[in-house]
Amino acid sequence: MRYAAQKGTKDILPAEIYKWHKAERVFADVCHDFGYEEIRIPTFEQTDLFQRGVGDTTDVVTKEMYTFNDKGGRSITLRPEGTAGVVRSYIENGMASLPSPVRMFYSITAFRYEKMQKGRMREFHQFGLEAFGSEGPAIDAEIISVVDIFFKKIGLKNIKLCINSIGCPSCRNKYNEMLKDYFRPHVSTMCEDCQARFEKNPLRMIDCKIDGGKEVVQNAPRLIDYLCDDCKTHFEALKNKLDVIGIRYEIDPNIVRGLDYYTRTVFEFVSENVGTQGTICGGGRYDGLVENCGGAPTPGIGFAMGVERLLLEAEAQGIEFEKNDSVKIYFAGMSDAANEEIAKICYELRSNGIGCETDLMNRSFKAQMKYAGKSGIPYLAVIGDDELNTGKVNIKKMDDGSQTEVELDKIIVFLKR
RNA sequence: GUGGGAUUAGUUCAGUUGGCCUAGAGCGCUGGUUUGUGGCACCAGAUAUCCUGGGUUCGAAUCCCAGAUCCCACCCCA
Repeated sequence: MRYAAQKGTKDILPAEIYKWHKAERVFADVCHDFGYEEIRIPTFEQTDLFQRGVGDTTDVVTKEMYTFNDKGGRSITLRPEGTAGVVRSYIENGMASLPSPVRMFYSITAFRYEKMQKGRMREFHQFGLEAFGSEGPAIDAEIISVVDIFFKKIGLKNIKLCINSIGCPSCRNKYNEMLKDYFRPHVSTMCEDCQARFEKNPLRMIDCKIDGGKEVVQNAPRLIDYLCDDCKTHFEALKNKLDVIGIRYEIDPNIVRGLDYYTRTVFEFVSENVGTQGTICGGGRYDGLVENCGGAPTPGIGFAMGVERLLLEAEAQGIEFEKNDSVKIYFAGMSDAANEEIAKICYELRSNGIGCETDLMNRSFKAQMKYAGKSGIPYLAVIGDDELNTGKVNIKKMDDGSQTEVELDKIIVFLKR
């Protein structure tokens, strides 16, 4: 036990990979059904992209990034999330000239240097998507329904959708001033963090877990009540669209999201089961981000889903992911001559896309049978002198024990049906 | 950054007031139960720097000190 996986990293073992495959497949399918295409972006970018994109006052950027200098002296950062990289790619590849909206999804690993907890890793996986060029609110409702349908297809139930609007820069600035005026007389009685937030980002004070229960905080003016007319209309329209489709939601005025780029719509899909890390999926609109990263003013919206949290939740809900066993048949050999025949048959089967296995360790017949039984391979065929002489073999279906006589050169046909 | 818990075989764990520990068990693994039909059962077997380094002691998995690693919670987030 000399080496161990690094803190916050984890092996995804063969025994559980099928869940990941299933989730990835379903997510891609749902995205495709909405017209999203996959994009694959690099694992690292220049540090500046994240500072500018994610926001250099956020926790993520100030203390959680994996940043290092490469041999050319450039500051490089392992992506802490996916949006910034996709935005960079959108601009760099001139995607603004594609028909709007430009819709892309991804499945990535992301890196944040954090203390570990249940459902929180230093290297973790996200499914996400981004849509550019549409101010919505139809597209806001669309991406929310992507998540909704995805959960449905996976079989997840009781995931609460919380939505909020944090307005555009202009109404948020006005609101921040108002909030400061409101909190000013009370700051001294609040927690240290809130005293810092008061100057930097008063909006976050509302979200505070320490002071959150206090009357002062609960009675604080809520941004959602002070949206400008455009933002209000936008939010009302989103709610209406969700109502029409029949997606249930809760308005949570306290959602502010941790990344600076959000504007207007923000949302979270929350569970009670995933430790305290209840947020399985979070997202929102970022109308200023493309411009902020050097592109033309372009509205955008997206979300990211934590795959580890998704799977934890699925497990908590007792959801079974189907395995597709790729190996269909096991050949037990009784002699050297039989093993040669088996080698030929296996080569033929595999060439035709039919998975098969046979003994590789010179095991006794009994041991081969034991292996066949325990491995869960659905079919079994024993080949010895009899089979070589008659050219026929009994293929046994392992789960019910039934046997079918098949000619050696018809095994493919038999297994293909 | 702040707190709490843990660390003994591949894995889950047991290990009495420090001596019977030459460290055990379940599961898993390998083989066998007359080389022609599996999962079960039975038998046999392999596998452990008892996290590391110091210390106390006639004697340490067990007590003391330091460190490492992991987990959980706060904060924040996916």
